[in-house]
Amino acid sequence: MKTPYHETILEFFSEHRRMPSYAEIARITGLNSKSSAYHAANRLIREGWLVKDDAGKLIPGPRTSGIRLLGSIAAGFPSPAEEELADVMTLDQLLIRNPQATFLLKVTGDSMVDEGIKHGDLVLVERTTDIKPGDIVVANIDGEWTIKYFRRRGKQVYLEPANKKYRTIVPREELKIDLVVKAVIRQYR
Amino acid sequence: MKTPYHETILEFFSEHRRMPSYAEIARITGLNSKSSAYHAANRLIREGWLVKDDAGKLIPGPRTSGIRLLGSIAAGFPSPAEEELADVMTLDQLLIRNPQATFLLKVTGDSMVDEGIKHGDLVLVERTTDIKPGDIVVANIDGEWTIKYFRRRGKQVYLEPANKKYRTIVPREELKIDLVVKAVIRQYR
DNA sequence: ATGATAATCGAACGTTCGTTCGATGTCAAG
DNA sequence: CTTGACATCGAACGAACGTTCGATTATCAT
Repeated sequence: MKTPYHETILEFFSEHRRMPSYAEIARITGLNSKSSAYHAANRLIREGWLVKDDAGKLIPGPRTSGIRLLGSIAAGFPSPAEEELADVMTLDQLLIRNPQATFLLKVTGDSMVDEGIKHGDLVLVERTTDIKPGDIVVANIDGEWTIKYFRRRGKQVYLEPANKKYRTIVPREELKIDLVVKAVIRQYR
Repeated sequence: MKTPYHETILEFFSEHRRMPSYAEIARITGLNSKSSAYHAANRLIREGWLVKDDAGKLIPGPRTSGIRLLGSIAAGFPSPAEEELADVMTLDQLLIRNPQATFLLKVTGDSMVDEGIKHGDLVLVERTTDIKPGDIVVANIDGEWTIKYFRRRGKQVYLEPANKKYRTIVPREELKIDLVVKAVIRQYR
């Protein structure tokens, strides 16, 4: 067989956002019977590519479906052979708590470069009322959208950039902020 | 009802990594019959929370399951009401091409700060043989793991940090690099 | 109160599901 | 060649599936 079954099956999963039934596994793998697909799937379960949940339904196994979260670079680095107990999870699981209130925005400008947020970066933004001083927020200040630190001195709140070229912004009108930056993502390739 | 059905259902999805059957929907929502669950699901489909794929199976709909990828900050910002045609996708779909060869590493040290990669950041690393000059790579150089630019002058390859405090590294022995940084992720809350 | 509209229920249907079984085919080791 | 381990197949099973139906109950503006 050209491509091992697990690749075909997991490709189906990422395309359809669900696992195939055994009939579908047979179809996409070229097997001619459900029971062949059934046995093939059991092999993949033994190998860790798939697992069955409490209800007996197939779901992606520990070898797939997520990212292996490994140790730090300086602390050493597991070899490809010894991929072991490493935490496996989805990036979404890692970064997103409230999917419905979460957005991805592209940053324009360099007002946060000293914080490591550069022009073109993506920021993962969550709509929430729980904004604390020190948070990085996306705010509509005097009719324009900006990304800044949220600061407070006494009763006065203001927005501070992470770039000496820019000035702190003290809002003249009321300041309504409900977007907090939960993560920054920069893609290289 | 306390929580709307779609929240309950999508919570099931993120916990179990699959959509519930109608019997399961009935159970987790408190409905007493499959057909109630069936009708409820159809309402959610009408509202965009769920969709059925070609095979009639439920999958998360455009209102959920992913992140709305919106325009740039400076270019304006859609209000919560007008969440429309925005691209919806999973962070994994956005960032990961080859799941099996992809890792997440925590960066220690500040040798890439000028590139906006700070101590404690997570780097999404893919194992590949296709390394080009200019890429940011994770390399084992003389027995130690580091993250640097991959450069080439003539036949000589070397590793360059993004921090003036550090020096360019010219490997004394052979340099085997197969880990390229595909993205940087920094979490704030 | 009244009627319209929508939500829920329980029963029933044909279909598909996961699973088991026995037969057949394939291949390498003895 | 024989043996055994394993992959594949087709048929069969009951269970669970998605869906439809008609009746009952809740919701709400009139």
